[in-house]
Amino acid sequence: MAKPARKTGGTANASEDTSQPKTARGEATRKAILTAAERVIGARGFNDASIGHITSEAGVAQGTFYIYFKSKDEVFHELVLEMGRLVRRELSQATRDIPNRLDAEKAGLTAFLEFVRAHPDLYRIVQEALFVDQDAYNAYYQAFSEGYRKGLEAAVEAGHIRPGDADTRAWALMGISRSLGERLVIWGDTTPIDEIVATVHDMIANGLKP
Amino acid sequence: MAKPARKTGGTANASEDTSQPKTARGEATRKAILTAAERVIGARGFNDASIGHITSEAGVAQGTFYIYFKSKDEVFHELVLEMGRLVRRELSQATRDIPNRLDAEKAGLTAFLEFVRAHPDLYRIVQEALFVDQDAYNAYYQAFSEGYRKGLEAAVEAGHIRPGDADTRAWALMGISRSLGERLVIWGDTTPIDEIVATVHDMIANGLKP
DNA sequence: CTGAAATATGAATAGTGATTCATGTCTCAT
DNA sequence: ATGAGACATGAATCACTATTCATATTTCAG
Repeated sequence: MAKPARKTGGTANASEDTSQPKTARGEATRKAILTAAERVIGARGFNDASIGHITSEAGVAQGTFYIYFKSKDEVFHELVLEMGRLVRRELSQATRDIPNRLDAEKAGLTAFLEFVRAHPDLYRIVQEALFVDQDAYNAYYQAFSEGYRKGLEAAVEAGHIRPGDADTRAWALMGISRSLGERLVIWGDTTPIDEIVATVHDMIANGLKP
Repeated sequence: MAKPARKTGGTANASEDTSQPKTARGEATRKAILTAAERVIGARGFNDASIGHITSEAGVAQGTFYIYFKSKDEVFHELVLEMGRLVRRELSQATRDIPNRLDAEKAGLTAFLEFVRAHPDLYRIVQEALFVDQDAYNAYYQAFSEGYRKGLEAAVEAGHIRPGDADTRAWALMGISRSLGERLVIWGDTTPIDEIVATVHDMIANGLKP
């Protein structure tokens, strides 16, 4: 079948029923396939990345793929979830112990950009999720915007920042991160991350007014 | 052929050699196909939008498509270019006659968000171009970031805004626009555009400091 | 050791959809 | 009016690839 049933568009959430490996060998193979999928899909995009490409990159036969994943869509889904988990962990570590919101903003941006530079394939995959697996895409950004909004609301309460609609601000700040991440990954920008962050943080903290 | 030769990845720029219509009838048909493609591709994504879907939406036979476009990739390419032209025109009109950069920023953001809300399909298409037609994607954002950067550099010269790396700022500001546009189009946000702009402009102009 | 479960293989199946083409029908300059 | 393009049609082609399956091979608990 060249085009399997589409994912349900709504909020339905397929169970995580991929048969989990029961053996060390299986574990290793599954991870190899996942890593290969990350590289191949990240580089060629979802549609040009065939199962054959992925399994060949992983060094296994084509059929092996279906021992660990129910479909091509499923690996993709899992890669998006993985990116979400990794980024969230990275950010919460980076901003843990930073009580002031503006400082946390700075540290978070730095961590995000560093992560993105280290994982360009995952970055692209998340962006492509909008067209391949919108549920995963939504979940990814919903989690972020929600967390962001709460953080900003708390910061306003605490008097760390001036008042203003937290949701809109959250999206604006996410947009800054994404855009600068894209400049690194897609455009090969080589500006040192510290410099980028300094410029942006100055703008976020002080605005553009002379 | 299910999968035609890929676009050259580099900077190569295919000539605009689609046979232009020579008749009023042809002109109308071509436009009908282009409009249908915008709707169908915008709604279903490039890969799920078949030529059959597009021609059926346009009310013509499948073969007619190839009288006006060399390939599916080509319509897509043209749609991305169209979006670029339209947005640039919109923005330059909206900011013409606004001498102060910060005011122009505000007017530009408003115009952009209004445009995006009015053309959700084109918005999605530009985003998908990253995975379908990277050359077009690059051209689109290069044009924007360049213009933005120059504007910011001039504004710093003129003392309208505080000093800071113009390129990084340009990407950050573009990111804000994109992100808020996405919230409208993808997430169905219904916040009045004026309110969004007020919040964001306050942040851009004054920053977040208390 | 041993056999049942787990893992691996790669050829075969089959859905799909972009593109072509042989065959009409319309348009408009002369 | 009229014929040479221009335009339109839609069935047929055919390359592509996701998924399945019958058949090994490997692992490991007992």
